[in-house]
Amino acid sequence: MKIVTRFAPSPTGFMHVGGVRTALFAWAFARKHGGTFILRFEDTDKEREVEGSKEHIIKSLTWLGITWDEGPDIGGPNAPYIQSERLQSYKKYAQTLIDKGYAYADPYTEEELEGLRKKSEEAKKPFLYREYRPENPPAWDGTQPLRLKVPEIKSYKWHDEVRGDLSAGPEAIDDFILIKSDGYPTYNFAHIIDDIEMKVTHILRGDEFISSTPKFLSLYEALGVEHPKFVTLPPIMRADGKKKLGKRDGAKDILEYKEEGYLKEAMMNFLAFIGWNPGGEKEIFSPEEFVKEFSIEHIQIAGGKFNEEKLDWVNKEYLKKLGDKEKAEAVKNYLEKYKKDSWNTIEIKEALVNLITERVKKWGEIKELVTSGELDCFFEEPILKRELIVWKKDKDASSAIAHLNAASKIIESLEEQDCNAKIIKEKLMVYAEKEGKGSVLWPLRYALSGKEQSPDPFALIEILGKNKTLHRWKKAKEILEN
RNA sequence: GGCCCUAUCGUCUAACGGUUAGGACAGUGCCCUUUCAAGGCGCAAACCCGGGUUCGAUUCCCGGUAGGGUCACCA
Repeated sequence: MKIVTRFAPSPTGFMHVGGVRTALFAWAFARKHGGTFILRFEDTDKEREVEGSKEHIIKSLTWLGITWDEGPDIGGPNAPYIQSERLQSYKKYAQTLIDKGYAYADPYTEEELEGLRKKSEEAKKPFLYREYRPENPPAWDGTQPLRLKVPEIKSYKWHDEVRGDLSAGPEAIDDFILIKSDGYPTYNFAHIIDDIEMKVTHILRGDEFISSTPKFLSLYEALGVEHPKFVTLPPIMRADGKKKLGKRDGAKDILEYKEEGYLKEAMMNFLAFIGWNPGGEKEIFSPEEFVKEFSIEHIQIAGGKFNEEKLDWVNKEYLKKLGDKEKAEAVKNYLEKYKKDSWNTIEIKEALVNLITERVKKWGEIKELVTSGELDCFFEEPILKRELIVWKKDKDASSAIAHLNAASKIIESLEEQDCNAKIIKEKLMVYAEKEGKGSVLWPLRYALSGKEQSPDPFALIEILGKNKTLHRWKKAKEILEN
């Protein structure tokens, strides 16, 4: 059997981690088994639809590298893949149900229904439409809602690939609406028809659908069709664990993470581990490895919280693995984006790229590096304070002057191509070991960075180069001598 | 409230009847070191409670508790 999965969002806004995770698992499952992954838009609620969100969703999935074999943008054997363009299909199935006696027009007004609902509530009983099912419903003319007449009122039992055997009592099924009075089908109806027509074999979705599964089951039964396999994914909870993560809880647009400089592989890796765990101790999985390892048996049952600190850690792991070219490009882009006006030259050597990469968890943090002034010394001359040039354990300035002189001689004697941190360190350390490391290295470093806390002097020298190094040391000496 | 689902360190999780309950993030300590970052090595930290079943339960069953989901002409 060829596996067919789908991701079927409604275009009502951006996608947050919850939706993306669902898409990711459905995608991974299809890819793992060489199956088909379908993207379908469920836009039957025209009121809630948000302009541009279809494109936004496509952009989000594309960023992560989630690709589909059939979809609204690329078509496929069961096109169209937008529900509002499939109304004929729903009408056809609706007619079949009417003919079979499994669907009827709902004659009540909304006010009447509201009244009935209230009555049930006051009686502390659940409201069930089927208890008020009209004896002789009018012929359906398309202006009233069309309801399913459940084939049989009974308890349903079904199997979920993740949760195992599930069941619900007869109060879980009711004559739900198939087609709204505006002519559009409800989700409950449309998604089932689409899944049948598109030959979906596995439905992966969140656990909020467990309670409506009996409804779906009764519809499959009325249609005389076997249902696909249900694969229920655990919910992603808010960081405080109190609720399912939703947009109003500050769940971010997945593309915001892109803006913040997270790597897409890291994002996928992180998302994969919310609700899935292969069992071993390996935590870093490339997209390829993830697809290879993915299996339904390892999907979690209980919900998990969204932990951005872990995401940062995962991202850092991917940052470390990046090639020199990718790192350089990213650093350059973000530096350009956040650079200070006062910086005159922005020359970015490989050593600086490495230094910056080492200090961020995600590229967006370059912004903080810039604002905090940590990078200033690379792009403008630092302002030195006399009392800070000398190491705190030294009594007077004489040793610092001597060290600056000695170090200047060493650097002067270096060939330009030998001006890298490793060689610089080798040369300077001979002197520093002899004279006392703190006493030597502190003034050298401070004179270059103007900061009490900064990278070590060897890296600074490499990044600044011979001329600037010697110039700044000379300046420091002048301050001390006056 | 009815129905349904869930329950291992603060967090994500491993364990599929017998383990000193393992790993990761976060926390903390030490080392490295001129300072910061990074890195290395440690430490601390969990089986929700109560009954069964069993020679033996974190694991299986039941009940409680807690949390979540769902009860729309939303998906």
